[in-house]
Amino acid sequence: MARRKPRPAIREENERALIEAAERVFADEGFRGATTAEIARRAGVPKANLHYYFPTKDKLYRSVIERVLTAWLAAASSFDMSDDPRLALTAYIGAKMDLARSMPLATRIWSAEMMRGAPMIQDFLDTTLSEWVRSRERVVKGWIAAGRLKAIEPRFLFYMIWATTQQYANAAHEMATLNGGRPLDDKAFERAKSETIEIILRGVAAG
Amino acid sequence: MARRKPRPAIREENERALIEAAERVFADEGFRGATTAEIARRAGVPKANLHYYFPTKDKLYRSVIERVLTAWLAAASSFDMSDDPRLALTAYIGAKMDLARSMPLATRIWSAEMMRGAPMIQDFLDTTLSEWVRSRERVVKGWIAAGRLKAIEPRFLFYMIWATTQQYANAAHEMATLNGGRPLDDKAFERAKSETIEIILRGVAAG
DNA sequence: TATAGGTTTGACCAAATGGTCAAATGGCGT
DNA sequence: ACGCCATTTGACCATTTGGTCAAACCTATA
Repeated sequence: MARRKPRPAIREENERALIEAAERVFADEGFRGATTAEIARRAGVPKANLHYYFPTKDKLYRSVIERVLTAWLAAASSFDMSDDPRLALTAYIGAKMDLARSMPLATRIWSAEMMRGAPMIQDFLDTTLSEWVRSRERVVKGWIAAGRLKAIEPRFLFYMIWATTQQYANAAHEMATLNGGRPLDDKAFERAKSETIEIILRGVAAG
Repeated sequence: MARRKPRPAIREENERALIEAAERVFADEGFRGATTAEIARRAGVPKANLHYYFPTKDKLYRSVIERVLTAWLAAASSFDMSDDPRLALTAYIGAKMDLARSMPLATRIWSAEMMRGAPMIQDFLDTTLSEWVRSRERVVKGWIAAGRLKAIEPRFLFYMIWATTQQYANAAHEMATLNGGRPLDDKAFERAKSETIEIILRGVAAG
């Protein structure tokens, strides 16, 4: 049978440009507020071309979400870098902070998706996320049993970590306003990271 | 000049019903995703009637936001209930947690507004919020100088408090999924509240 | 150089949406 | 009882939006 001849270079470049533009627009306007016309304009292609690569707005959105999901999983894995709660939490919180800093748009889309009830990624919540949480709850409970952490409900700790780290993407504009109109510079961000880690570590440490 | 005869009872009831319906729809669909037709339907009035009371979708949204703003200020005032950092923070975090619990829809709208860059309430950020933060930063720095708190940057503490408390509204669906599909019951919520307070207090306490 | 088939694009469409309008309705003060 | 005027509502409109389509445009390969 005749071999298909997609042009990988062209496809990849166009899809990349479209997803990048889509991230901006979805982050700024929300799913419903984002228009395919605006995304195409920002990507520098006609709208019909966008629909050639992503038949529906839905599929484009899913592609954006998949990128975040990959990044989420990567950050999550840093929780397992150590058996010591101080090191594990330091690595995990740090990774989440860095994620919010390096992918603020994707992080905001992620948060917005959760706020809307996760209509597109319910299956992720039901499977991967549920399992990750159950498993790490056991780890945290082990630390508690070993007298290394206070007797807290692990889930509430995760909620605090998720919320606080994502805040640095979600509320970047608010933070900039409170910072004299300028976004947090790298030094301030690093300080935020280390103080966040320190507060949480002290908050949950046994003793 | 002829006296106007608005019917307060009718107006109040209709505006209340419309704002309540608007809260639901704005929270679930976002500003752009919410349709005046859907809001009117949920409020049980024809769409034209909605536009009689709120000429534009924008004005309706603003009315919703004003409700949240009032609630935000009320919770903020509980920060000032004591000169003791433990009591002040306990009251403030508790008030914010209760706000997220009692007004989850409004809280989500508030968070979404911030995430979109606060297009409707930039003036609130520039004035009231900026002043509140500046003033309470001074209070926190006073506590630090008095040796009652660790030397933290007050702003990062506020961000953590805002993020963590709002999480209980923003991520209610995610939490329910991780809780076997059922929302947090009152007992679990109270535990989340007290553990959140405890972690943060231990995290920032001097010593 | 001919051509298959991947890619580009302007024109187009049906549905949805925010908002308008004028006619109808009804309750309060005289 | 009556009229003023706040309120109600169905019909309507212009614009926006996601998506379609067919013709045009490459470019690798035979």
